Amino acid sequence: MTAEVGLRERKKAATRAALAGAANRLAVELGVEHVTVEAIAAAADVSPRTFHNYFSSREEAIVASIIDWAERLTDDIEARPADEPIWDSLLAVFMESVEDGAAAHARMMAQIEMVLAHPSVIANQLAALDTMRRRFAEAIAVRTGTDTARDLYPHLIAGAAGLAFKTAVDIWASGPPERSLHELVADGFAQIRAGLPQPGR
Amino acid sequence: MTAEVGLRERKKAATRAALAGAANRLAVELGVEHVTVEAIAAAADVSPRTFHNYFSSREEAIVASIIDWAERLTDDIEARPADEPIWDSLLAVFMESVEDGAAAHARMMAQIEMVLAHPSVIANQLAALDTMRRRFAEAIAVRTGTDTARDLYPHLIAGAAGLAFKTAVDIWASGPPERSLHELVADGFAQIRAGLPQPGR
DNA sequence: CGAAAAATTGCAGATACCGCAAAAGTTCTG
DNA sequence: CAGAACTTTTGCGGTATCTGCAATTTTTCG
Repeated sequence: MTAEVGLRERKKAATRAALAGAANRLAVELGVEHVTVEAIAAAADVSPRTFHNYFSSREEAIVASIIDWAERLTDDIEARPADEPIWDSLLAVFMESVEDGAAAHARMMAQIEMVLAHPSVIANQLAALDTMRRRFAEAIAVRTGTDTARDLYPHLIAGAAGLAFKTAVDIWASGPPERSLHELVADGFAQIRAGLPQPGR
Repeated sequence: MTAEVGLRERKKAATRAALAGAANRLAVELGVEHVTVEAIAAAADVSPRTFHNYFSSREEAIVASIIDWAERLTDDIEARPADEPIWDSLLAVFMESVEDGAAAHARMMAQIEMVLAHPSVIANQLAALDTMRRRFAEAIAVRTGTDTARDLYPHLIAGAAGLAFKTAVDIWASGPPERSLHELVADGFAQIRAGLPQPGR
């Protein structure tokens, strides 16, 4: 599926990944405000000018790995049996993408704190998530025989799944861990699936 | 409710509004890339340095009016009868906020095109919309007796309403206008309320 | 009025960002 | 494999962003 890549393309992808990785790592380690383009470029062994051939801002590079994650999730969705209800596919894929274990959790928390501490990074993260949503919508449209240009449906499904996931992560990260992330995600999906009925009362 | 404001606060608000208004207007008229902080400051009759006391970036100022809109919508929600089902309140408020008429539509389209033409503005718009979502969630939590720190519910409702609205606007703006914006918004809300069942087949 | 508090401004400096053209590297073709 | 064609990397130069600091002006309050 992803064959036919020459040396040139592979090198470009490697450079991009090196820059994105360095940017993210430095942002978490040193704090966003202490990361310069020069430092990122040096860590990836290219010139500062080359950095700007790949990313148009520091923040874009810092959150670029989200796009990779989106790509993987999209592939996972496409790999699911074609006759599985789309909503089941989405839940399964998101649940699988949550890593267990204290180390993984600590890494996630560090990421979240780094992002939340900087409005400009938040904005770029949301933009990356929006790109992810658009890819999801495409995959879902193919699966469900809908049209992204005409139908609300694929966008709503993709957006709602992302919303449930992000909300679960936000609550998980902000409060004391009353519930596991898996539980929260499952709960969010279930509520949306049920049409978000007004609770209690 | 918003009484007790001295001259100082009113002036600050006026300056902020003047800057945001100038930034947005210039971005639409001249194109984002031709708007400098200096020009915005001049149009609002303050120094460039003062601009940065209010906004930390050009893009933030350009999309700042979204926050005002969010504030008005939030007030509208709070003004609705307390016993109305929350979902009805949201639909009503959003529907009312869509202006009719060719001039209003043209203005909306100009805004949308300006934003879409610049990734950095998209990112900041999404951040502003996210702030709006958070305020909605607060208002909804009060209404429904839920807790934004513990419950997914208010966030999901606020997010889902925003998602339905934004998706409707995106589809309305991108294709030929097969359906009115009102129709699309109503359709989006209805689908989410129904739990996004897989269509047709 | 006069003192305290807050906002505006200019200045200086670090950094981001982008266009351009030269240099270096990769791919294609005979 | 030679060398043409194409792509990427890089340095340079210039404009604009953004921030801290200290002086100045404006507003508030006793």
